Amino acid sequence: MNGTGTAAEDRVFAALANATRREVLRLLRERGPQPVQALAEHFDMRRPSLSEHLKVLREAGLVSEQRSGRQRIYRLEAAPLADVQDWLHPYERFWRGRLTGLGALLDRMPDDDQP
Amino acid sequence: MNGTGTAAEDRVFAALANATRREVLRLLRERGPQPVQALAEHFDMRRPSLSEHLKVLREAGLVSEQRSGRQRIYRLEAAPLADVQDWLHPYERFWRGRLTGLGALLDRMPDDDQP
DNA sequence: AGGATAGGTAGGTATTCTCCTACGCGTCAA
DNA sequence: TTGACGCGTAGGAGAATACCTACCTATCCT
Repeated sequence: MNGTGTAAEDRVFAALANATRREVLRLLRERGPQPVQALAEHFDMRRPSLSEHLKVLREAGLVSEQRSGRQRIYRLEAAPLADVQDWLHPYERFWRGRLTGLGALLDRMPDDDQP
Repeated sequence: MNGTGTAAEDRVFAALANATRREVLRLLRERGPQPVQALAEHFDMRRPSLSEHLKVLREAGLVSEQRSGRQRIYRLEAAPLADVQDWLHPYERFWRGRLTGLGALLDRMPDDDQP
């Protein structure tokens, strides 16, 4: 279908399942691209640990790095977050106009998949 | 503000960071409330393991259970997913109209938080 | 009452996560 | 060239996950 299987989805959700990594994303969003040092100031954690978090974010496609001298500038890459939003879409009817039309039907419909 | 701190957010994202649990949510969304048995048919996993997944989903507020005889009917509770969508909002400008207006400014702005 | 059924809990194991302390590699400045 | 700086990787400890096999409770049926 799209080349990115469940593995990619797993990596993105797993990357988001950590407060430090979500905070990194917030910092990159609010303050723009930054080197590791500047990010590290906000955390009570040694830099190697933050480096590992950045690696997880990189492998999830949520950030990219660009070398500049001896610095590595990290930048937010939001495409995977758009995928998360797409993933959420089919659930929207459950918190908007909850029991109307088809929503009501499906919401009440008991399981019909028994052998 | 809302009483739910980062701990609740953590539980929700952590709950979503597993393909089995996301599949449970999908089944509840597409087929309506179901007992554990019906859900278990879809997984190559013993029922106690699925029970633990359901516990994680329950503690994240993503499902609720209603006892009916000796069955437990699980139902999707989408409110935490709405919270996820709210969490995503500030990132939207990064994948829509990427480099225009304020977006462009913030996107390029280097870090200005140095002592 | 006795057995079957639905589903949770206990406890164990293998793997993964998250942090740490060393250390290595490239870059810049003296 | 030598040393300091920026940042990653290696390897290890402890906690958390995700599965399993028992086993327990509650409900239903005969």
